[in-house]
Amino acid sequence: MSRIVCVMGPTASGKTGLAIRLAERYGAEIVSADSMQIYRYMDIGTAKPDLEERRGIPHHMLDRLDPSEDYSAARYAEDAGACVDQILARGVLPIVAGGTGLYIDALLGTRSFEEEPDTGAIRARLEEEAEQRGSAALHERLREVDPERAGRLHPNDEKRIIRALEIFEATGETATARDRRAAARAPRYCAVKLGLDWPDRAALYERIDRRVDLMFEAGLLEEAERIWHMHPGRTASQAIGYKELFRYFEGLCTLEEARETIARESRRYAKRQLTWLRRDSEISWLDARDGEQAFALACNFIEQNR
RNA sequence: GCCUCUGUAGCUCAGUUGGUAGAGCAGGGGACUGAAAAUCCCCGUGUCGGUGGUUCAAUUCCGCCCGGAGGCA
Repeated sequence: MSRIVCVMGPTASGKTGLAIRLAERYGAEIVSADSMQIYRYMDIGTAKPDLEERRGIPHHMLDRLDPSEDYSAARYAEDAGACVDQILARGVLPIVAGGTGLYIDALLGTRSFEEEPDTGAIRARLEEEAEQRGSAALHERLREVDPERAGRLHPNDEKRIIRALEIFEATGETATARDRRAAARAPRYCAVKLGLDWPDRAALYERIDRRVDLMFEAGLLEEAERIWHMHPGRTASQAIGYKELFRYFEGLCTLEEARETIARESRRYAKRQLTWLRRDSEISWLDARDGEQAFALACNFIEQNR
């Protein structure tokens, strides 16, 4: 099975820099695994590396969509998989780097993203039903068709309840059965997973806060205003750093409030990312505070697994 | 110097007609299979400023002291 490298970690942990250094060292190319850097024009707020930072390393899966277009983990698995296969076919090492854990799992084939009929209409209907009768009512219905999945979902977890019902209505198969079948399949690639850890949480948060300040200095406000006029879709309009400023543009909060919310939401996002990554026992952790040591250790892990 | 108000969880504050206290925010933990920078769940012991006194019992009442805010001189 083809070997690839993944660089993961919370936001502002230094993934981008490490991935670029590794790419230079191994003549690799980078495949971004970031649900927001995939959007054109959203540069400052997504901390997308500019051409200078990329140092001539080819980057894939950046700037592929307009903000008005929606996207999904399933589409990512397909598109990024095509990139990875094409890089491998040229005999080059792909380095997948990014903070969207679900996208990486989807790409690696550790979760099921097989073909399925379009569920848009079913979802819209279920969403309206949830609006009118509440998610608990849908939860009850899920309990009848897929009690195992219902037992694992909280009655308030509307999105997942709707998704589970949607799968059943569209395919006749329960989400539980579907996942079980997927879990039995072999992964698509053999990945060396590197995780950047920041043992001192307060220090990571200070880094995040500082980065938010730098984003504003670099023109985040103006960038967000341009995006706002592009009528961002469901996916792009939930990006931290933009959605808060959209509220400001609509007169729902002050600029200072928006700025504080951006910093806070970024901190919470980093925490959630760590929660996601911690349960993946295949990750080799590197202490991000010492960049040189992290780089050296990363090289060791990669060479051991060649 | 005098008068008034104030000092309770990291922050802002509520409260106990005396039986050692609780909200919001911040923060922490968890979940996560086609929206994932999304979404959902769980978590609040802190010398109730200090010290004496009254009391079976004081964070709560009283005295003094130390912070802070305002007013009068």
